[in-house]
Amino acid sequence: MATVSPESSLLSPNNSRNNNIDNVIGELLQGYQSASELKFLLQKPFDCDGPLSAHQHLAIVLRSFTSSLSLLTSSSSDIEVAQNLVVSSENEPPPPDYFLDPKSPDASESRGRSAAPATKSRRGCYKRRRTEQTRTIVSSSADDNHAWRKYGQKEILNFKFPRSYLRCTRKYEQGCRAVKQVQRIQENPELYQITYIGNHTCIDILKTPDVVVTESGNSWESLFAAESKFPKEVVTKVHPIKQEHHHNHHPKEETTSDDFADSSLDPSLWSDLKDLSEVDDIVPALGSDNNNADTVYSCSGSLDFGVVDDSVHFCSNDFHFDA
DNA sequence: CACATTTGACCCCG
DNA sequence: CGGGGTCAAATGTG
Repeated sequence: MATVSPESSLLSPNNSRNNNIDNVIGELLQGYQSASELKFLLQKPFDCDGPLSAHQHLAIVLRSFTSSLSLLTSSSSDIEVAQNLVVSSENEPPPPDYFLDPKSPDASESRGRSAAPATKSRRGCYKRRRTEQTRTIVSSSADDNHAWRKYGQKEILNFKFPRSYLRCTRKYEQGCRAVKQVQRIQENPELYQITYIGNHTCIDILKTPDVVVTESGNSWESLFAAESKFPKEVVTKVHPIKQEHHHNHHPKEETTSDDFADSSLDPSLWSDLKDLSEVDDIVPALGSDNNNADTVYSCSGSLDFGVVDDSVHFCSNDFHFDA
């Protein structure tokens, strides 16, 4: 079955969509095989005869599913899929220059309601951050370590669920330009596709952990040691064109509509993450919606990751995982 | 009262 | 021209 050939591609060969389908099938097949191997290994824990270790299989499975999700959820195809778990925050490097803070920086957030008659004519006048670098992840929860403020929600064509727009709460205080968009995945409403745009330039009180899971064995293993602990967030893709990335926050938003009930946004998420290596109560499974979870991140632009030996390494500013 | 969210208006860009 | 992103008044919450 691996042969996905002719039949699946009823369309023209160069159709990137078909390529995506092929890729998804390939990923799923690989994941299936590894899952089978893993099952076998788990049944015989002491038997290490297979060519790959349980962790390696696990890494493959995760990557396969993550890749598949990414391919399926993103119609665009640019994505790079990463798999892993983890985290990092980032040392946000060089903040791009754009973003000349549109509104008076000091006008802290209260601007709006503050009586200011706000010239209606100014509505809609904004600067699009097309040059920003974006980073997209798929997660079962929408929180992170930063404080976000929802500034909009919109129905998107071909999407069953509305997309929520959030910006860093320190946008005006510190001119932070981080923004994120949360889109519930249709095929899997329990998952959210979160796109981060721009870096956080603010000094957030909630500190962003640098790397949560680190090396060796422990982290990863402990993470998944417990039964079905699955990473909550999976990295999905990085959009090339835009620059930057970042991470963030923590939602407090609960969209009323069916958006994401952010449920859970517990601020404690990150801290949980930090302890992941030692804690074991992680998220149940991809679909569940708990809050804790490990975050898997991808780094945009320069993210580089790969499986070397037994480890998964991220080379961005500070990622690296070892399985 | 200060902030956060909702939601329709408005503008940019493909 | 229309979809998508942002603005900002109105409204909600503690």
